[in-house]
Amino acid sequence: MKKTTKVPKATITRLSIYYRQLELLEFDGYRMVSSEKLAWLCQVNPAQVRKDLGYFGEFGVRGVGYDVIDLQGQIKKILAVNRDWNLAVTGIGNLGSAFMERQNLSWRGFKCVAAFDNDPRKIGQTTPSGLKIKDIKDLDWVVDELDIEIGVIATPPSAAQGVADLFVDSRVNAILNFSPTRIQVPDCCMVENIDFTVRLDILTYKLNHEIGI
Amino acid sequence: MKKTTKVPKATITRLSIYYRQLELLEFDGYRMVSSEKLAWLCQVNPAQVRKDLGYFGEFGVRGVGYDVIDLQGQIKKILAVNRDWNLAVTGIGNLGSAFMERQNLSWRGFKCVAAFDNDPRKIGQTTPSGLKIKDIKDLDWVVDELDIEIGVIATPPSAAQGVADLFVDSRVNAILNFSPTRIQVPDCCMVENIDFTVRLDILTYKLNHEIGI
DNA sequence: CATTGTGAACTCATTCACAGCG
DNA sequence: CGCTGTGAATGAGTTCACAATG
Repeated sequence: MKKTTKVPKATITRLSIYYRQLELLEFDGYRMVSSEKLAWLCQVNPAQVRKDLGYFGEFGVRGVGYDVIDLQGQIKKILAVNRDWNLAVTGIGNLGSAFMERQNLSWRGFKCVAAFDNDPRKIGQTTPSGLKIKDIKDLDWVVDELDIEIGVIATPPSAAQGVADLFVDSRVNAILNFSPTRIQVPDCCMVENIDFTVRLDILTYKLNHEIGI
Repeated sequence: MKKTTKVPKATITRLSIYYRQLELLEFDGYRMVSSEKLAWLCQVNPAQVRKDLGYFGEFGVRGVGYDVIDLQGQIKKILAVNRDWNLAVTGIGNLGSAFMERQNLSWRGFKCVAAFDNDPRKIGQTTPSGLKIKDIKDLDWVVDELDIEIGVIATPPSAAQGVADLFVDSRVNAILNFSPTRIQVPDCCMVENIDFTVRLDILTYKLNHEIGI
């Protein structure tokens, strides 16, 4: 592997997208793929694909292309998804439940191993996937016991910051935040926000300007 | 309003985030806010806030800052969210249902006015919000009848492209796509993808590189 | 006189163009 | 010969620094 120059954030996002397309290509029976084809599928420039991969090594064969299976493996290693990750979901409302039931996540290695809420009526109940909903107050020791490394916030906005603080105190250094509230965390903790309204706002802006930015 | 130079995509995203913080500031009783404070709340650089707003006009008062209420109004106009938008949701599984029940969306003006599925067992049923689930085959005329301008894809990945095609044929030019499959649409149609696994992959990458990119 | 608005400087990201190589 | 890998060129986006001003 080569010297790690600074990798653009967007490269990581694209690697994840490449990976998904490689899965589909494999499913369709392809053994090799060129940067041009992969780029077309992912709606980017072929040079972009090669440059993105180039940050991490030389995975292709000149004159031929990339091995579909091998490249999957390489990207899994880069993204560190060549193993399972344990997640805790907080806020077992519609969204939290929907998140836990996603087929996708589990076989990609993202295991929802704990569910939390603060509503006494929910605590103790069992989710469709067989998880007993726990009191948010127990987050600390459950995280420790079950080796949870990623926290998911699917609570109402008003509870989001509090839950984030709990995660931080429990040494969970990665948070997927579905609440529309930006949460404040120390530098050691990474946050990815998924805010539906932001994405809808982008669509309305574009619609109104009749332009695909 | 000033000459429209090219507006960065990221500016639009941030405007949406500024807007959200302005709502919170208003709720907390603030009347004015400086670019410095707003920037801190949104975790960006103060110059960034001023530059972003500068693309669209002069909304502040030198020496004082921005009027919290007025700036909300200005951003709503820019994002074209100073009116309601009708949405159609396809795929009434866990995620589709969760999406429709979000408080947030409705009072921000995003109205889910139609729900579609292809499962005969679901068609005809009523959602908690009182919508009768329609057959996906009726999408075309329902879109027309109800003035739907934004389509939401919450179907399984295998159905995503087909539904996207239906939306495009029905002249829906904006799609919010929750499926992990990249959909192909003509240029006239805007797509925003919300892919949970991509965001989780970013988190695992960062965790593994022990660095907040 | 504190804070905005903005050209200029800078940093980061993408694309080009071609050398390198199976 | 075809496609990858990559330095160099271009382009986009962010931050600086300060003039403008209510």
